[in-house]
Amino acid sequence: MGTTQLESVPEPKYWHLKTVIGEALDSDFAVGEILPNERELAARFGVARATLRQALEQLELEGRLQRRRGVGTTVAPPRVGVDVSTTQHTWPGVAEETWQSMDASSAVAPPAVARLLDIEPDEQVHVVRRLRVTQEQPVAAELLYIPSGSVPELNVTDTPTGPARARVVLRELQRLALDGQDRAVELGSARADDAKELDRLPGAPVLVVTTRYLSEGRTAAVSVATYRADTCRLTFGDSGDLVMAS
Amino acid sequence: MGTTQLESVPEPKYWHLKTVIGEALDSDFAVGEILPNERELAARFGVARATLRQALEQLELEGRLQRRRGVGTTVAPPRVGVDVSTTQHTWPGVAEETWQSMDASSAVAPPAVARLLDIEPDEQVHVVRRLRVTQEQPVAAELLYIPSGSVPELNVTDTPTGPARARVVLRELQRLALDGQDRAVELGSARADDAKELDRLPGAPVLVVTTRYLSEGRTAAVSVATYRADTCRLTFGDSGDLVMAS
DNA sequence: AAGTGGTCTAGACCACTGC
DNA sequence: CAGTGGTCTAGACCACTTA
Repeated sequence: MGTTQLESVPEPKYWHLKTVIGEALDSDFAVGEILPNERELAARFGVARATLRQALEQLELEGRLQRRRGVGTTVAPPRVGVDVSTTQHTWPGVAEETWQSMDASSAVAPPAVARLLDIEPDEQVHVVRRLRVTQEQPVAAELLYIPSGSVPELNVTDTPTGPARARVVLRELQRLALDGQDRAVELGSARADDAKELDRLPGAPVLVVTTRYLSEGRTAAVSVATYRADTCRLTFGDSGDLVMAS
Repeated sequence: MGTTQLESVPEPKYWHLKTVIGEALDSDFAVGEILPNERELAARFGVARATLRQALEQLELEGRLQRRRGVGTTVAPPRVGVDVSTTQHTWPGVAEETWQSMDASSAVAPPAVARLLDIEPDEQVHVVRRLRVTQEQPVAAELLYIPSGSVPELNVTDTPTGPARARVVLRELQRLALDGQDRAVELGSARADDAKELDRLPGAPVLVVTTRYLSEGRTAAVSVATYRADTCRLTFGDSGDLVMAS
């Protein structure tokens, strides 16, 4: 006949497609394998390419696929569990190999960050840029905002640039007593610069982790870390081996 | 002239649009205000509706807009901070008004959940369905999986249905000693049933929080809670007043 | 240079909401 | 019923990677 059973419930085509392809991924494909290109897949399923792309987009959002321009669409490995637990009560940069210091500079903090730090919107702060690398892959880009009030003795005029300067700022911060920290997670889209470092296109979905470092009753520093939402699962506590699938 | 300065860097139109509209939201619109409809906006900016929609999609993803079919596009209020901290070491359902029990049933757990519970893939478990309501709005739908081994004395044959039955199961669970819990957050898309309860369309982006409840060295229960990613900011610790914007 | 995914268009129809 | 956002099409061109 030709038409199947989906007249009664007009489930969107892309939703149905997503299910079909998802099942095919489980049974017929291995991690890292390359799928047929979009034009061929669309033809094979008898839909427009835009519709096929809507299905692929969802699968990529769920971490099942990975698409790279000029290369192709591949089956993604399971998401990596990234520990962001707050139990380790230390300042950033203390004996950590997970984060890689990039550089440090001075700039005015974004309004939302200035509010968290309880400083004037136009006040200059130190900004340390770091990159989190797990299993050779960049998973997060961080901006750490430190008001000069938190590191009064820091003199940046005679310090070098690049990673060395970042380490100087972090070392100065570590002289403070850390009373506690706060964390919040929300969905965002990657800014152009973050996207570049994470090897994604601008606007890619990211998990934004905002951390407030508290010292002597004040917010001594604020970190805004953007994690690749497609490849990361953020874990809290000792659940590093937690594995989920939708 | 006529053409502007964007020849060198061919920034996508929808990206530029998103910025322009985002700025307009800050300056010219109040929370809850209705935007012009998509066809008019597209005409006003001189782009196809699909392109305009790509920009709106991103803004919705970032929690700046809310779109409802048949109604229109409105300016969204700031995201609500939802506490998901693990510090409150209690079983679910203990003196909580934030969660609303819906019902309970028996079913086989999804493979990933069965793995977490360390049970056979085809083993029946109790499934409690709950809804988290904040400020009169549903923000999360939860499925709580409890293997019969965790509640050996529970006899469900003589219990009622609906919310009453859910409470019976929860009460039985609370008799166990809770040793600790684990949490993980990742991006997902809403299943059809969750979407319905969260007043969203299927496939809407959600933050999936997976919690493992530990008792006597075993995983006594697993909760999979899907939070609306557009309206929620998950907070850990005492950071309920944390406010961020991109 | 060939092949991939990313962007964009101009149109059509559908599903839902509210009057 | 009119008006909204949601889905879908068929096509074009662009940006990027690889060989």
